[in-house]
Amino acid sequence: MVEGGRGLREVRKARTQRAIQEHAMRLFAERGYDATTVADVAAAAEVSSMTVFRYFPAKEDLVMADEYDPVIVERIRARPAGESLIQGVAVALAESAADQKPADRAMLLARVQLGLSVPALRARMWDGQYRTQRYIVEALRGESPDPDREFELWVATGACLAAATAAIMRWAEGGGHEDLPGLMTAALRIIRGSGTTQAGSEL
Amino acid sequence: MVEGGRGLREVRKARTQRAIQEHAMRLFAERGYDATTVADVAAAAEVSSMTVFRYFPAKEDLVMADEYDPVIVERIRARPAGESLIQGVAVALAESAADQKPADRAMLLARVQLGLSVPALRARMWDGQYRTQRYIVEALRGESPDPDREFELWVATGACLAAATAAIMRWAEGGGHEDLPGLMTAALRIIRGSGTTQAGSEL
DNA sequence: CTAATATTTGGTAGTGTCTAACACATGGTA
DNA sequence: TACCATGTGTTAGACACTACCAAATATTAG
Repeated sequence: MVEGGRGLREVRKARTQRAIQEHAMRLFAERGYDATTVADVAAAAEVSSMTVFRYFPAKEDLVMADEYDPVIVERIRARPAGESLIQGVAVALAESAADQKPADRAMLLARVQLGLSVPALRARMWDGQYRTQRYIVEALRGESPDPDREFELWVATGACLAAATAAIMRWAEGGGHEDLPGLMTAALRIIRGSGTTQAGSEL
Repeated sequence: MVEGGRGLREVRKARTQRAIQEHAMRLFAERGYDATTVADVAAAAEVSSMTVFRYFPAKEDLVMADEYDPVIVERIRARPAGESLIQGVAVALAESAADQKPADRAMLLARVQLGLSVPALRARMWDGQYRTQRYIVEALRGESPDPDREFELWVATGACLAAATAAIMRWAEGGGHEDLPGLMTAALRIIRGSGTTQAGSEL
């Protein structure tokens, strides 16, 4: 019972999952998301529809599959102690974006561009953002069941994630040509108080 | 062709729509969202399934139906000129919550509580929040096609809405017994910089 | 090496959401 | 009353997704 995760089964499973997702993304790009059925994806990957649903519980999961959450939490934990909560989360998010490998960033671009155009995917994308937020809050909460502290965590992470999302959206709308970490830093500076443009009355 | 909107048809349409939504909310509360089919709702409201889909394009729309967007924009426009963008949006959101009628607030509570427990509704709820954000941005953008200004709008409204959402979620989790406008004000004060608790290293 | 076991996959049948095309009935109008 | 617009129902159907059972394949034990 070696089970170092190196069994032939594990290898095949990973390969099958990869194949399904890659064929799915290709077909979605070629024919569009709604015009591509799960059966199409299954046929392209040479498996049955059932197998697709086994690996991806919903069709939207073929596009949305994040693994950045732990990375982000690590970076938040590594921030200096005297720093404000918002500042820490903000910098951690910007750093995570800056460290992204080109391939990952290309995948992010494809995901966001698809998500912005297909309503079903867009809703799922927001829910993924909420999952990230909950993950961060739970990680930073620790053992202290202080409701006020937890509320502060929710607010700060929510605001920072919203700012980061605004940056990602603008970046994706520009075809991914702009500087993503720069946009995120700019966004996070705006909520840090430097952005003081006027709100109403001007039109 | 009087058409003051007072035709017998308009009246019946409004009444039908109301009846469908009320029966839907009642059934969802009684049996649960997933355990209630659209056919059940149609039968309860004494219409056909088709008619339900005519009024509510998706099952989730039976729960999520917002009309606060114009109210919020009005309040943002009414803010004084020298105020910062975030401050203006924040205060406008808190004011809107404070002015809510009891019936509306009860409906909001039911919606959010349902949304927090049913994944499909939750995703739709986030997308509704995005719609609100887009509505605000487009309203404040005016005629000026300045990309940087627009980016600032997206970031500020996103952060404020995230803060307001955190307040609403805590309020709903507490059964609606806490002071919602107070929670929103507290949340918005946190992102305004007063909340300066430390982030990492403490555990 | 062989047999027992566990896991992955496929097939079938079904439920439920949602759409499209058509016919019917009813309210508004001349 | 005759004509037109509009709301509604029926039917048929595509598609996402699930439950149940059978077959194939990998792993493990003897």
